[in-house]
Amino acid sequence: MMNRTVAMILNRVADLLEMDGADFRTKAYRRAAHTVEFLPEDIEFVMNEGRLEELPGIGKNIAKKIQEIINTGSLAYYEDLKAMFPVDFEELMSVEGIGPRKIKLFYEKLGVRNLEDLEYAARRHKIQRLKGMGPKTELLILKNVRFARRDTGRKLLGQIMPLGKSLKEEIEKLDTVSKVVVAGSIRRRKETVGDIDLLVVAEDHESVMDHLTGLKVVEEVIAKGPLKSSVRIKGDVEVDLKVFNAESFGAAMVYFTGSKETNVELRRVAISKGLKLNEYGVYRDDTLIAGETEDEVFRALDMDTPEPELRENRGEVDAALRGELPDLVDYTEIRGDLHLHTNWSDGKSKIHEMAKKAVDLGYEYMAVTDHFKSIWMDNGMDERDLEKQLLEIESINEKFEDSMDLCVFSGVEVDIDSEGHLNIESVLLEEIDIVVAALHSGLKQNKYGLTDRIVKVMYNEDVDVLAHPTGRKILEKTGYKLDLERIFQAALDTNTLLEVNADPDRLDLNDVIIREAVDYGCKLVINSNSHSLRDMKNMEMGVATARRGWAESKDIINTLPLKSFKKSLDLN
DNA sequence: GCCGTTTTCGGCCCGACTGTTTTCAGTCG
Repeated sequence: MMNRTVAMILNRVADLLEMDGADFRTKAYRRAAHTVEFLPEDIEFVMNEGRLEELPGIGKNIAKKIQEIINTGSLAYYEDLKAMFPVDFEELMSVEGIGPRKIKLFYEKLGVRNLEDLEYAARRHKIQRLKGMGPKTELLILKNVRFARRDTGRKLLGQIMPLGKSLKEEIEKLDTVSKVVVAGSIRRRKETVGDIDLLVVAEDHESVMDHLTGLKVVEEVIAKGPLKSSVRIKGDVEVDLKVFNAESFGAAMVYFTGSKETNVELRRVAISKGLKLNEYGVYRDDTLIAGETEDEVFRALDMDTPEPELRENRGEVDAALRGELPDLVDYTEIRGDLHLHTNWSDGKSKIHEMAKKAVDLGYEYMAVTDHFKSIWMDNGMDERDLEKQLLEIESINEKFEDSMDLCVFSGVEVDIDSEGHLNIESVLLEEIDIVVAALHSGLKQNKYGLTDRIVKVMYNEDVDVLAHPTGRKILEKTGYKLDLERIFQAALDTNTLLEVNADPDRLDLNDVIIREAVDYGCKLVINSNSHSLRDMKNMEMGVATARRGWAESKDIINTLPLKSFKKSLDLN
């Protein structure tokens, strides 16, 4: 699929146009890039069917440019712009406080092309001599160039969410504060998070700001005003806090939950209805008509309230206007976990400990799926271990049959070998309830080879689950290239479940692919892939990801009660 | 450059904070 390349080039064009201050053309290219990036179908296919101009934000001009990119792999217009401003735009933009206009100024007046040039210019005090710049800007640049080098970019949701929670509790301690909410990408449960957004209702604004900037974890105060403050806390995480009155809080939640793209869309909707939307409320002729709750705000716009996880401007605004939002799978609907590692392989806990935790989490069933031995897994089980483990599971089921209300299924996680076979004797699998297959080695094959292996193993009738299907590690590796459509089709043909792995490092499948899979009609299973008791609560991250992929409970097999679950997998 | 249930032309999301100004531009979210 060329989608990513096309979106990337359109975005770069927007970057370069932005330096020229071409405001509206920039926005047009950004919008088109966003459309292509999250298009659920192949852009080349859309082009061949002559439907490019039907896509939102794509008109005659950009359609032509997309054709050129697909046909030639590049875009002359982009190359011309690059020649005009030969700067490392992305690198320079990563310096906080530096935007397109300053990049242009520094390039034209000082020949700055990258971070190194910028730092040199600042050190030699060349910046402060430019019109509109001063010594403070120069100091800011020197400081923030260092931060840009330290790569203080986005961090894992699983890492930041607890921080947000503890800050919320810290602010709540103040008497003057009546409400605190963590908004932003954390509330949308985006897999990576750039900062923490706190929204506060309080009578005395000043004391809230003083409290925040005085917290022990705060390393630097970036900005401090009566309504809004920003600080950097330990671990290079930026925290923004804004104070609102109660009658505006719902509008503030909408606004600061975002995403930015969704906000733009919502304001368009407001304008089309003769209204104005900002973070303080919905206005008709400067009169506040809604703002206290989110529902009230969306109602004033004559639309349903999209769940925060949907707010990425991927069609949810339209769906909400038509009253056709999906009925997302709920966090409380998960009844089992089918991917758990115990101390029989590389896990830390015993089976009965994990079983107890499963009961605590309200599950009706779980599957023990330790690794089977393989080249890369030293402490995987062998045949004899597997037999012994089966006996242990049996005795746990007997022992807890009445008291625990939990069914422990036997299982195993097996490697897919280089030929697309399972790395285990098939006779062993006959006694096992849940077989989880996964790629762990031989990953250097091309897209077709890897897809062949996976599809072949899906046709093995012992296999129930394809685990972490794309093998990605967030912020580390992108995962292997696969022909997803073939995998979806194989999943349909063979009733193989595609896993949504809830490990915060993986979240694999991701939200975008989940949506494609669900549209295709595939069934999913959300698994924690736990290696310890603590990991088991990661299930929440998997559910969040499924929700971001528009999945409903009917798409998720482990929302089924035990009886129907067993039936759907042909288990006794 | 795109778009239309007021429009095929004239709009295009909006406000807070900072630094450099003396009324505003740039950046951020």
